[in-house]
Amino acid sequence: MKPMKPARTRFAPSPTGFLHVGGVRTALFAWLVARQSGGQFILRIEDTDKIREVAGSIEHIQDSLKWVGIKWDEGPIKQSDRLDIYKKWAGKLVEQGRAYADPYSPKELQNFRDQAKAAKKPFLFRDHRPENLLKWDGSQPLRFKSDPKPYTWQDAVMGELSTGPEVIDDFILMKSDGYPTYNFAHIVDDAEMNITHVIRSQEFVASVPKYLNLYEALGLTPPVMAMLPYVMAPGGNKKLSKRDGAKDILDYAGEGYLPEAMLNFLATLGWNDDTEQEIFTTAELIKKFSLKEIHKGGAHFDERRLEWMNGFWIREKIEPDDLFARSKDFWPDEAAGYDDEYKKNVLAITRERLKYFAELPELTRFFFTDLAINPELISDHKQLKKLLPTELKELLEQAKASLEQSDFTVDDLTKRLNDLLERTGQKPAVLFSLIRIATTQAPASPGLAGTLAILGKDRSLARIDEQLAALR
RNA sequence: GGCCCCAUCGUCUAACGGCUAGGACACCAGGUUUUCAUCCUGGCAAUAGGGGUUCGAUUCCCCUUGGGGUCACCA
Repeated sequence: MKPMKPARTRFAPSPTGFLHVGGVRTALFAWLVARQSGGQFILRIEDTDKIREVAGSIEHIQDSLKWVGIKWDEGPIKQSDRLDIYKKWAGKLVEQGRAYADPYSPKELQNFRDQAKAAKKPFLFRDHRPENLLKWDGSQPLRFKSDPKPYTWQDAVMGELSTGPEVIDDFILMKSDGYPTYNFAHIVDDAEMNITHVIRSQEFVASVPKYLNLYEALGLTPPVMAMLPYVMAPGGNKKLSKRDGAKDILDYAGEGYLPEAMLNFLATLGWNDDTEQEIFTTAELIKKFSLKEIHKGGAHFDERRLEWMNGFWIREKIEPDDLFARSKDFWPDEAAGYDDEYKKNVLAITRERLKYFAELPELTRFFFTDLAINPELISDHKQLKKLLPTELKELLEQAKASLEQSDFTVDDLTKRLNDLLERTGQKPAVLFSLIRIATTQAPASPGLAGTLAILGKDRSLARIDEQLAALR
């Protein structure tokens, strides 16, 4: 293992709503870098746009991170609580002659933009004529006086990146409402918080030269930059977004996904460790993750793969008692009166067909409730519909007679069911289906012997009687 | 439009410049004493195109094409 300096990373969402899988993946990667180096992970809230802020999102974001198990060491730190800090830094730039009050009105600027667009040229603002460099009184937007030049820099994910001087312009540092822009605030904060790795989504690549220019003006050494490829919406080439129906990460919590599986899935969206391994525990991720191995291209979000992975975690990676503890909120209402032992048995026999806990009610309801006879299960059954009601009745009577003698252990039931097969000369597709339908009234259920054993003798025989009565 | 970035099965991905381009999801078929599922076996399916460099390119270089990002008093 190579020695690693403790990294300080941050996740800096704006409180404009919920977090979807793309946002959580960004947080995850930043968190992994901090954890694997023994450093700190900071949660910072970028709430400098009061208009777009959505009430309650800060709590919601924290709940989301907590659910997946991403714990922050510092924060949440709100930028809106730090306005005097940005003002102080802005003042320094003004003193140095590296910032000036915007000489134009919003309307005039919009005009410039429209002209640039009509001429199919990029809009750049960097007119340093003396009459433009106005004194700032704090009530106007404050612009950075840029020093356009070419840059070449190393990105931890993208590798070497470079641009010419033409991409740098005099961007706004402070808005007229007294709040800083993202472009300014994040640089001040990252410096003040001693952030070592800025890990964020790829849309910021184009702005990095401007940031580099500002770092220079501020006399700061830039942190390591790591630009993450997008998580793409399924079926398209656009990045996943709330507008395209990206779900709140907490919706997955509500559907009974496991946070470990979610993390495993997100980590392998755009990253792998150069092997064919695809199941990673969180501890393995902390150990093996590396920014260098992140792909440069976007990765599509495939919910079917998430489902498969969650099912895999449910049946292979979680201990039965732990799994049961996590299933608590998902049982059907009818299960309320049943004790934990009974439910544990039901879960044990059901887990292999469970992809997420929200499926629990439909998969297990017949273990808990009284059943209404559904004649279609027999009339629609490929094999059973060929038999006369009297034949079905005769078969069920035989089954009942044998089961009445059983102690209803799985072993004994299995043995009796096999004997019955021989004695009646029936195919399992007929005999077992009939008993299964009689005792569960469900189109699908777990293995017959195991199901009967959980149902118990009284209830199983009672259901067979009900089915017999219905076959008249 | 300028600038920047990206490109292996439908999807997630593997392949010191060197086997018939591998695995997984999904899908299809078969098997395991019923159903659904699990599990096992098999199948379908990719290096965007064109030039180089090389004994040999998925891999390195160039061009084309395609896709994406960005050009806000949003982050």
